[in-house]
Amino acid sequence: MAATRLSLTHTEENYLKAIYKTNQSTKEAVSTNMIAQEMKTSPASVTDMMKKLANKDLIIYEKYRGARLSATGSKTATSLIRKHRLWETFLVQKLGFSWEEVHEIAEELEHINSDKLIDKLDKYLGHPKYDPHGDPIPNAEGKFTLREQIAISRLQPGDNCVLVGVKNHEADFLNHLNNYSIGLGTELLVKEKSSYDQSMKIVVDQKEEALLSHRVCSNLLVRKVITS
Amino acid sequence: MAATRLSLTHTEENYLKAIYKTNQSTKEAVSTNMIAQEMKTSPASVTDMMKKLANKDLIIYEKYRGARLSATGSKTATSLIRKHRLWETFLVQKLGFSWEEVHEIAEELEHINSDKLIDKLDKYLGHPKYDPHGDPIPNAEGKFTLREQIAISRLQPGDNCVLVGVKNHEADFLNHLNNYSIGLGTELLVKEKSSYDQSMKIVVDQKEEALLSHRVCSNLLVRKVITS
DNA sequence: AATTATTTTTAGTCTTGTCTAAAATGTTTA
DNA sequence: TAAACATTTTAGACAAGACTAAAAATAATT
Repeated sequence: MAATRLSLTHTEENYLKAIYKTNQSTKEAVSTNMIAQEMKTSPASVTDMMKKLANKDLIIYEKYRGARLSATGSKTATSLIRKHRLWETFLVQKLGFSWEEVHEIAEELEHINSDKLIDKLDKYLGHPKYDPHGDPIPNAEGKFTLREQIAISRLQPGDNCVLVGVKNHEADFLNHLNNYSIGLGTELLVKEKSSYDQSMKIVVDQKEEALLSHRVCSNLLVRKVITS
Repeated sequence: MAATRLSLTHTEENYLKAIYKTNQSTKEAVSTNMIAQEMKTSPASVTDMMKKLANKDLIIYEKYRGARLSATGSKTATSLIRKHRLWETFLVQKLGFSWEEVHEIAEELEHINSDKLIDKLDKYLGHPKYDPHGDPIPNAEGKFTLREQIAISRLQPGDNCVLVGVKNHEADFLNHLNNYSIGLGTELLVKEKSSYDQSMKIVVDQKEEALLSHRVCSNLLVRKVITS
């Protein structure tokens, strides 16, 4: 039987995304409080919505036990991620936006409802594998390959690496990186690491030095480079 | 004092568009019933919304007298038209959609809220003057030039013309034109006009003949060509 | 195991946008 | 100009999505 495409409200879609984002590593049930935090709303509102999503078979939900995405819910969430990342890529590559400006706009664009549109956009962009923040873009079937990556905060002095992604997509954070001329592909050499507050002294592209807090470093995803 | 950008719901925006579309020729107040018809909703719902829009100073509304757009309302409506037509142009010119597919998608895209986005899109498309249906695209200030045009239904046998626009944007209608190989720029020669039902026999691009009903002809906007 | 503390749910209310049925106003026509 | 007809508004209700305050369930501590 063909899956009749049920149309969801923006809010419902955003809840599915929130669950997806919160449990993508663990795959365990996500607590009401976690979702409330992610959605910047009250736990009571979350409970209300969980009932609705469970009724539509988008999540598996048990009272007091939290929620997991069903197969359909998971598919929907992945499709949203795909749309979000393709639109971000479009905004940067075709319209000339910079990486700190696109997240908010893509939050709106990802709810546009047309499979044909997104497939044509994908083709137009040349089937990109990563978005402007280094996140992998799921293909039409929802599959994407994870890259070998690690937060720079876990490296040691002497380690050399290249920035391949950022965990935080907020404009504030990305502008902070812009100030240090740090972007995707930038070479980063760990020079010192404070044992007191975990902050790091880092050489950027073999030129300037930057002193970055632990908070910042834990959001910088890098690929280690073995300098022989 | 700078106008604080108030954010409207999709529904509110659609009502403004409906009023704009209905009275753009006459500029007189639009009746509750007209709006209800345009919005495919009940007159009672329209009355409710008219009160809200009047409270926000987007329309001038008098009980039993109908509604007109205020300066702000008019600006908002024009901006929506601009967005709609730019997105349609993008979908056709860049993504390869055909003209009967784009209206519905643009109905969603027009509500994306970013002036910067739309200005960049406009630039990316080369500041187009007309959309894929031949409708003029307002510039950032909301100005656009009206073209000299007339419905082909008002021409007489022997008259020659070029299709420059269509009044109806529905997929059904446009597909009907596709069947006759009629598109923007197509040359149309009026051969016969029935005095009984106003249907017309028309030569398309100096090749095939088409018999078009009055209903169809009144939606074909043309520029007359004087064949000397 | 009993008592706190935390988390989650329920209950009740609000706003937005919609509806139907009934009342009020406006317009036509005889 | 009064009756008949058409249009518009009011009244009352509902569903979606949110909130606050209070109750219930789970988890943590002693």
